[in-house]
Amino acid sequence: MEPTTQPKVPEFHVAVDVVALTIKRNLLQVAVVQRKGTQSCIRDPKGGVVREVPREPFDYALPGGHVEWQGESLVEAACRELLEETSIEVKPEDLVQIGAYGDVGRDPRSGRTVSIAYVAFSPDFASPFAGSDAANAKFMDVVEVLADPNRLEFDHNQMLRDAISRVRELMERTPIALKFCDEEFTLGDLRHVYEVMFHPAYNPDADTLRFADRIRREESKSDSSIAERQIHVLSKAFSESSKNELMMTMPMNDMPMGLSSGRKMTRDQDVLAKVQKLLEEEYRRASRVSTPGEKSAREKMKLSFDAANFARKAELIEGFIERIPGRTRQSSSGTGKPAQLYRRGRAEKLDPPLIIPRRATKPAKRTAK
Amino acid sequence: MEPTTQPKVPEFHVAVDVVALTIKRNLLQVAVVQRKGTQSCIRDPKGGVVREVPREPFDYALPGGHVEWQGESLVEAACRELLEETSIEVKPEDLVQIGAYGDVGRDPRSGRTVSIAYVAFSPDFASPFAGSDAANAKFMDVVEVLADPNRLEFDHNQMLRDAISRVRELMERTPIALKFCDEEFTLGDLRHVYEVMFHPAYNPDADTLRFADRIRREESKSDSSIAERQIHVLSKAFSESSKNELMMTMPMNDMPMGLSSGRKMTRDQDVLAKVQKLLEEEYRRASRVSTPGEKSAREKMKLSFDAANFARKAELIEGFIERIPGRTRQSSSGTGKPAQLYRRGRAEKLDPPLIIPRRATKPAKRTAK
DNA sequence: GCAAAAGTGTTTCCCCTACACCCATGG
DNA sequence: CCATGGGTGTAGGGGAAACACTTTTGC
Repeated sequence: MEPTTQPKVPEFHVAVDVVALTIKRNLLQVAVVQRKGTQSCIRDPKGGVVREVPREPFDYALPGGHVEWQGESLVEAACRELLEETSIEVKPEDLVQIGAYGDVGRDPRSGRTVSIAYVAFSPDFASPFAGSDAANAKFMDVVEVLADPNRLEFDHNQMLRDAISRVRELMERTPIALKFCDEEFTLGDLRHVYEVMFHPAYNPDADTLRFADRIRREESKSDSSIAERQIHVLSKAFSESSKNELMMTMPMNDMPMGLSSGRKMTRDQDVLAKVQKLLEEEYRRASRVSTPGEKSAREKMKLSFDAANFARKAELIEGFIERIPGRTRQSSSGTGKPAQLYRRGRAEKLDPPLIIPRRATKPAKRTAK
Repeated sequence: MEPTTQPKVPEFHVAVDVVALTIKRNLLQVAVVQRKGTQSCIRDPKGGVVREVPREPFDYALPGGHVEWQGESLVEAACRELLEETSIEVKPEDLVQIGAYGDVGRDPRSGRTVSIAYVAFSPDFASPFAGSDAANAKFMDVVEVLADPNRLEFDHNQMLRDAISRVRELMERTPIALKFCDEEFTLGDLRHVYEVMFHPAYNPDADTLRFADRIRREESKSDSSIAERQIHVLSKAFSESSKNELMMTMPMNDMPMGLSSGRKMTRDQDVLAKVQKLLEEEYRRASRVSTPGEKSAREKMKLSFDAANFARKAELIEGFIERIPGRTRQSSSGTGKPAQLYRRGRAEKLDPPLIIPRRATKPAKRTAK
């Protein structure tokens, strides 16, 4: 209720941030940068305000920056910043707005900054490398980014969580998951995408620290040479050479090698396999009904990831996928029956949404038996 | 890809807009203002850019304005603007962010304006009256606002539609609808809230013009004295006196008088009843399966609004509502069996969401019969 | 008695889950 | 032959929609 005469509008900065999510080797990864300078902008645990503190080597930020000229739309700015800071190139239509973040204390540097966050979800981001304003740029496992001691600057932590929820929504109601499949894909390929994205480790309330710890423990057990402090557990699990070698044998863009096994087991691959086993095991733990006492939200996460039923469900959705008669492909692990190939349908919306916890999954009658 | 040296950040304005939605007499209404000045900012049908054109008496805008001082958060600004322009008072926690609207051409006036839109959904807004910057402020039927010849300035049209979708989501997953019920309410009361909010007339693709036309036709048939041009079809359907009189007889805040009938039929009430019959009929039309050929998105809107099953569903959701043993209340229309009273439960999230089109409602076997 | 609304009971349908089982492949 | 993953078949449990019917009120 100030005097309404000629309001003294404060100096505003409008920024954009991009949560670039992708899936590598069955793990959800996000593009992060390490900003230049000696100070990081970290949220004060008590008070909630962001303060400048001495920069640590494990401080990260999402790529982003200011809208820079008059005629630049918000999405355009987001694309540009992503490109500049990480060399990742996306089209404006690939960005989905998450929302505006405008808390007063969210940027201690100068004036007042409102940031519009976008999410990009794509399998074929270029390998990031640092550009302007960033000393470093790379993809990191999401659980790793969110776990101690790593820190995300500003309110990027919240943005990341919001982005994941948004992508989950998109995966329920749009064929966005097909971006992670080749033109011809198997139902197993498709299912993997959903399994990763809906993994309980990425739930808002997930204990990412525990996850990350277990992953780290696996890593140290393998006494892999790259064990520095805690960063980069998996993004460097492969040396460049063996990575390329692996890529050759993978039918899909960076797709799995399955949840277990693998043809040529290097030591690094061995670590990887164990980590993935952990995730898989954790997924089961989180979705199984153990004690009939508490059916928390987590429990509802029980998804139709039973291979058989997932397939039926996906095929049932009109315009989602269509089978390619006669064409099959050997499963990625090399074993098993060759799978039927599909291609994407014409639908832009998935009408019966693919994944809905439609009932509060009863503890199953099996308890009686 | 401009030179990245010292980016010339443009002059940005940060604004907020509020979509204040409420339900009056079974119709969804939104708070709009008429700005002062001789020019309206209307989107050019061809080109999509907003231009200043001579103001017409049927031009409206959502309440909103600039964030005015350094320490003012976005929600605070939204609250303040709503209060200033419409005298409606809301608490920050009642506002839900819809998103940021930052298209380049969205405000032709000065510099570049990014607006953060919020939605408020509450039954007990004060009666709005114009404040600063607004020559007029009132609640209007949503269908009326969206229909010719009325115009919403800037991109407020889109904001309104987005707001409605957001509220629908909230009604599925949170007990927000209970805000429209008294502390003690019947399942019929609750059901009405859902029926209004999910009415096909408010679907993004709805033919609001047709709706508004039919409502207007009803109005002119009744040769009600208030028939001006097209504005205020229903918001003035009651004279102040009979309005107060009606309020007395209504058990809930501005709740219905049922979808038909009414104890004391004044002429205005007669019009109203007819209009509501139209809406009801339209709802049925839109949700019935007519030709088994096209099962459009509209068709999926078929909701569980069958009274009996809605009640069962609501009672099933844990923590949503709890019955008050022994207490009943006469239905608002005065007729019918007195209904069981309920009070709100402790749940903040509705766990099996109340309304989900879980199957692509088959054309019903009835075709065969 | 009749209309209107609430509430209860019941039937039918079919979705979804789970499980069993077969298939095809590499090793 | 076994392990592995793909795929089909199917039984049963259960939710929900639809419908029938009763109850209680005002007129």
